[in-house]
Amino acid sequence: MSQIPSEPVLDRRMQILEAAIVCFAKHGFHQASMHDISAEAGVSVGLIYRYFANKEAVIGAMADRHKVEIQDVLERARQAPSLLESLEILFTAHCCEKAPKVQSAFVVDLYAEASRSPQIADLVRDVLQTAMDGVTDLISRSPEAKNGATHGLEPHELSELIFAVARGMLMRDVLQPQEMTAAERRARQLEVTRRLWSLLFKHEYEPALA
Amino acid sequence: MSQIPSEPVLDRRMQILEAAIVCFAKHGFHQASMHDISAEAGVSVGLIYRYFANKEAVIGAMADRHKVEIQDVLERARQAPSLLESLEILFTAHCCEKAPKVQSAFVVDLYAEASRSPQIADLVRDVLQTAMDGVTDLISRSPEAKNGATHGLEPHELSELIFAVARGMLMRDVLQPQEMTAAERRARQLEVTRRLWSLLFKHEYEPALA
DNA sequence: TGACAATGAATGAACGTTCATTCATTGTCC
DNA sequence: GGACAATGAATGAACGTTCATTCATTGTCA
Repeated sequence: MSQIPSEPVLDRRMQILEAAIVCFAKHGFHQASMHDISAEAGVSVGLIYRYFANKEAVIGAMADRHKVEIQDVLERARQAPSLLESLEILFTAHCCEKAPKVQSAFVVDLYAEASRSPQIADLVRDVLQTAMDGVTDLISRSPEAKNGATHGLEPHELSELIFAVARGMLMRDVLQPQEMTAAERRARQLEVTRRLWSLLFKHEYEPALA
Repeated sequence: MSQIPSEPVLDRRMQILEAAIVCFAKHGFHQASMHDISAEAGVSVGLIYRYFANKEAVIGAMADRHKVEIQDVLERARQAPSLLESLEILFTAHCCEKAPKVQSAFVVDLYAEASRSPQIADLVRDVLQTAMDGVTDLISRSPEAKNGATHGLEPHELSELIFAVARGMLMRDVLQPQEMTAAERRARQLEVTRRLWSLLFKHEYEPALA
């Protein structure tokens, strides 16, 4: 009675997916058992099979969710007032969650899975392409690019570099000790973001201080 | 008589490890069974346990091997005649193998594993730090850095960016379709490497062509 | 009462690991 | 050299366990 679920079915699915990402990040896709997920979600094992055909379908649903989240981040980045702030949103999206490192571990796992499953690879490639197109567009429209301060590199080439750095930092993130808070991770990410940004766009306006 | 194995024991270990990396890259650490590895190596399951205490020890040995390989790559990079060539070696080390993508898939899996196992995380962190120190040193000694063409960034900051891009490109590599050859992967890597290099070091000597 | 949500014990396949056994190679003695 | 003993690398069936999946049963509303 305290909860008034407008879409009970969707709520249950969400509840299970929420538990799944925790278990997947903690143990990995294939070491996380369906019992782990059911325990984390506070439901029975059998119930998971009412909402998902099998374990693979849970992984697939998680990948879809990832797609939606990335598109959401991209939309927020698009609405930022400056290119630097857009990049900051893109680079720190994964470290403002309640559970630090969960997001990073999940994405690294997703890429690991993509290396074996063409289906997952297709999905991740698709997500990546959409996001990169978005950033390419963002760069094209930015004053920095219009002023020609881009070393003769095309927007899509800059975008490729930006995403390489973002992925690389995400990978770096999973090496950080558990004790590190989301705020500390975020600070570290921002440092690198700004360094990259000044390298890509800023040097002609503001020469080195030293 | 045709074969004169100086160290038969080491050969057996190598043979098993060689099979293990193939299986691990193909199925992942935890989906690759000991039976898979024994079949790939052409030996019995039991024999693996003569050379390794358990499956975790096989994974550990693979991680150690990775450490040696990285140090080897770093040594080759150190001996390159220019900084650009050093970077090219670092960025393409993983795509000159017989089996394309095997190396990349393994490393992504290693990071995924590191996100859960503090032991593996320690080892990867250690490897990474050693390699980054090497590149930092390489940059410090390079004429590019001495000429102050580094945007006011410290060598270690440049090194951090370089390794972020390298990891990011490695992650990108596992998304490539199986059909892509090692040579094609290599070409793609080199493209990005040169783009990054010109961004980091070259702009003051050679302005954009356009 | 009927329809559907939810449970969790049961199932069987697959896994890591063990170990009794085999057998080519090596060492030893006459 | 030839007969025999000793070795230990290599085998693979078997064991206990874990896991994804199923389904008979129970709970819950309208």
